[in-house]
Amino acid sequence: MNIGDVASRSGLPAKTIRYYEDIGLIKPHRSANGYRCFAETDLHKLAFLGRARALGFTIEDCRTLMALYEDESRASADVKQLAQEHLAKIEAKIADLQAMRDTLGELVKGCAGDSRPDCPILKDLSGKG
Amino acid sequence: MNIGDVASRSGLPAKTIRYYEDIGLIKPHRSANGYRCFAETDLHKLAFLGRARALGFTIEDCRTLMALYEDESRASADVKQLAQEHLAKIEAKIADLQAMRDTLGELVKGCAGDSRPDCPILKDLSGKG
DNA sequence: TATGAGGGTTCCTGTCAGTGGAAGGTCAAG
DNA sequence: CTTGACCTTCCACTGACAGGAACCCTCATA
Repeated sequence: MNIGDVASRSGLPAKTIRYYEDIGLIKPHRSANGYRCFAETDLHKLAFLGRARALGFTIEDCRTLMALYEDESRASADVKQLAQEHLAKIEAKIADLQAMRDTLGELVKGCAGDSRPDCPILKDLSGKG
Repeated sequence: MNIGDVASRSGLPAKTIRYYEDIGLIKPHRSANGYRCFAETDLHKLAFLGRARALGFTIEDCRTLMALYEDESRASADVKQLAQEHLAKIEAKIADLQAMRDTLGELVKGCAGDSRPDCPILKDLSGKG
């Protein structure tokens, strides 16, 4: 398979696939003309990466997850720990964003949104005043 | 005031303050020795920026908000619209993260986390199979 | 007077995970 | 033979700073 084929089959942009090769996540062979030549296992790895990234794992996490996946003698505890740590980060980020949403929501609600200059949003940003 | 003073009084790192000057958000004067020389208004602007950034507004949003703040003839509708658009982005991000959290939470829950290799997390990432 | 500590300055590089684009090689169809 | 779709590499850019090098300024102390 050429890169265009794996791109459409994996759902990842060709640029991203080249990047993943660049950083050593995949190692496709090369055809005589220099084109990347992907096997089914490469496609499978890319799909794995795509799903892991969609769950918000960092590239380094993905590297670790792939290594665990390929290690038949892994302990599921290692996978679980990585996932739990990631989960905790996600939850922290959600909490941060919810706090922003709550504050901002209140401010927006209190703003007339008309042609006059008085605005509780700016008032708050300027230090309540 | 020197940069260290405004840093501690605004809560922003000196590096960030220099960066904000670099991109034109603030324009402190200079003393004879070349040091930045901050007035109270600069401090006030930095505090404004700090609060806007804490609410997740982008730097460009902050630029716009500062301009609106300084424009006595602004319409609060413009502020409100900016804030509402930002709010919508925050809510979208929260929804994304919640979807991740839900999926990942399920997977983590189903993982034994012991010394054996069987792992629903890896199974899911590899395409359910 | 020398020295050291603790400010300040600029400039360059790195972060993260790609994206955009230029310049050029390769291949199948018309 | 040419067109157009594909592929290649390489370089620059993103946002919002952080880290660090190399150097300057000021003050207190030995």
